[in-house]
Amino acid sequence: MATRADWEQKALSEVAAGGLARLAIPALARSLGVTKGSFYWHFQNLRQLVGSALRRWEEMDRDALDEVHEIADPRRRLIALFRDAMHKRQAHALYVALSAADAAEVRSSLRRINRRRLRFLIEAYRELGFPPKKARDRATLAYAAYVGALHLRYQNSGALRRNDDLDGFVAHSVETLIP
Amino acid sequence: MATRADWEQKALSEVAAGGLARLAIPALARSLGVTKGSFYWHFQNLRQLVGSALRRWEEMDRDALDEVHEIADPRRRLIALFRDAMHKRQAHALYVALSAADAAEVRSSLRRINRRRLRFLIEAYRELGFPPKKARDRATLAYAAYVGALHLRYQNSGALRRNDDLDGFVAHSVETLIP
DNA sequence: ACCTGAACACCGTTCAAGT
DNA sequence: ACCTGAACACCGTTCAAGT
Repeated sequence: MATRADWEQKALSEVAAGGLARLAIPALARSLGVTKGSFYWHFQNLRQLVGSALRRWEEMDRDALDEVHEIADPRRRLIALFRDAMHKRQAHALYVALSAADAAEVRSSLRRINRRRLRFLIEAYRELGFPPKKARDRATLAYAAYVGALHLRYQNSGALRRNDDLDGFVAHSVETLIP
Repeated sequence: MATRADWEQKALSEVAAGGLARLAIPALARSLGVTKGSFYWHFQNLRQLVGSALRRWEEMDRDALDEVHEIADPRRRLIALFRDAMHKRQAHALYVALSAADAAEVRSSLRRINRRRLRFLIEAYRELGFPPKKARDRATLAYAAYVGALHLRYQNSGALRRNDDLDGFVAHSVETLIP
């Protein structure tokens, strides 16, 4: 017997490990010790499983942001965010793996996550004294750099895969993006 | 009768439009007026088609870079690159669509493209007078911002989809990333 | 040289039947 | 309430046979 949560967790780790394309019901069923027919008692279809799993993931991402948000100094808060981006593989690999999906549910999740992070950044820059428009532009640039760095690091085809000068890169980025 | 090139071009436009997941041999065959069996005379399998198509794409990307490279002033060269990123949908949609693929051929293509673009940026920053290490860090940051901006703009779940303040954003980014 | 058409394995989905 | 097992459509792949 497998619960909804079981399916969702297995799905998340499959996607983080092998991408959305490798997600298959028979494999999940086998590793849960049931037949694939049982899947359809819990979910209407594969898309719905992905959608449900993503809600879990959104919560995790929100919690991570909230944790960083508790840092009072906006400078140090931003630095913590960039540093995390280069060091929490499992969490960010999911973002990267999902980012090219065309399923509507995945896109909605990504949209919500992107908006939340962007608001987080805008707020930090406002606290640093940026006027509204400039805070938004700088936050957007910083978030673009953040997203791009995630891709380059966790995509297996990028430039930031080695751990060598990662600290140097983060330091330089912080210096450039945060006055 | 369909040539290799026919299959490759149809494949590229399919992927740019609907992502790698929507690429299917029967659909390609139908739109080329042949049966799917004929596909296997030209290619060993779907992966190989994708690999071949990507070589075409790499050429296009290289040509685009070369064109920008003809701009003598490194400042103006970098600005042109960022501006293009926000305005050449078709070309960049492919990069975004492919960036989460796990096929080995796709990853190799992306790696080559990423390296070429990064070298391009490093060279520009060196011409601007940056010392080697700093040129590399700044170029990496700029490329991360570039890649992230592509994703946010062409991914249907990002923050840069509207055309409103795109120019403002580009201007601010250029100002921040280029001294 | 290039293609058809039938075949097979595999995955998503449905559903009647089991406990 | 939760699952099995068989069925079906669909896609990737193979291959003998056609022109």
